[in-house]
Amino acid sequence: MNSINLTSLMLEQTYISTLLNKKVDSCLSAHGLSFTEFIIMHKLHNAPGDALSRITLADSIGLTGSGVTRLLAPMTKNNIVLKTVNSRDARQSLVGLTSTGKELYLDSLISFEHSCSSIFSLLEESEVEQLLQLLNKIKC
Amino acid sequence: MNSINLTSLMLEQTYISTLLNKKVDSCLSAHGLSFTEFIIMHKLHNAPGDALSRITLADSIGLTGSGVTRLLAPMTKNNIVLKTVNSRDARQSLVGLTSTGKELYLDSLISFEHSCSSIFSLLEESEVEQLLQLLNKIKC
DNA sequence: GAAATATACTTGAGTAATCAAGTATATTTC
DNA sequence: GAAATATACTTGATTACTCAAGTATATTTC
Repeated sequence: MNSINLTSLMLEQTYISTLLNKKVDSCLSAHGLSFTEFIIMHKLHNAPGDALSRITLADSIGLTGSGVTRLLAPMTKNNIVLKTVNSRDARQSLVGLTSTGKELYLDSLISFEHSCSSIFSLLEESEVEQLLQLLNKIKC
Repeated sequence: MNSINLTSLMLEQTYISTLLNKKVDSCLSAHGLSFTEFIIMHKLHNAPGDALSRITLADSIGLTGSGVTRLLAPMTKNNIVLKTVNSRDARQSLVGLTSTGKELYLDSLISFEHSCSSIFSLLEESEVEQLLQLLNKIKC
């Protein structure tokens, strides 16, 4: 397989990702949120049982446990997220959205979706599907 | 257009990118390089005239000028990169690879290409092309 | 040609993450 | 059931950036 193409693909992917991150970050800052905070809220909102352990959360967003701890600290203080103890395992603390958090998430989701629409506006519906499928073939 | 798909696409893209960055970073750390340093070397190696200004470099890799200044400081100290003054504009300082830098780049490129091969090993050549084209349709 | 503006870069302060080491609880093993 | 190991989380130190403000040089405008 052609190495030059693979190198280009990797560099292009990285470059695009850097720019997208900045774009989305600036869109969400209107709600006082970072992109990572938004992703956390998204995962919690869509979690079965409306709560996740820190480790599960960390893995599902590609962060370390310590990163999650630090992210959740201010979110807890701002009453966006709620920590509850797992009665079966005192080591685990489960995290869920508060009602304030849920509201904030739904608000910011609207901005986020607008931003996505603009970012992907040149892609047909079928191309979006295609892109998703190709991305899923990447071995991370 | 289906908002849920676009949201998924954005989140998936971000997630993959996070993991890829870590993977490539750990591959390059064997050469004492960060991914960003590697990208800088790559851009300098492929630059017409073998040199770029800091701003051009910054733009081409999606970083701020200040980020580039900080990255280049240790690379200059380690004799990987060389700063030369632009005789037409004393504000600009051009940067280029030293011969040590060139050697280091070519060495690390081999590891990088191996890593890319493994990461994209499930993709056919035609799919690599397709993915590149789709990525280029994203509005950053 | 002096004053205003623009460009290229650097620097101090802050942020978002990492890793390694630490604490607390659970589980396994003998 | 005590000792060893594993798991979930936190914390101090570090890294790789960002932004805003500063410096030095160039260009424009009158």
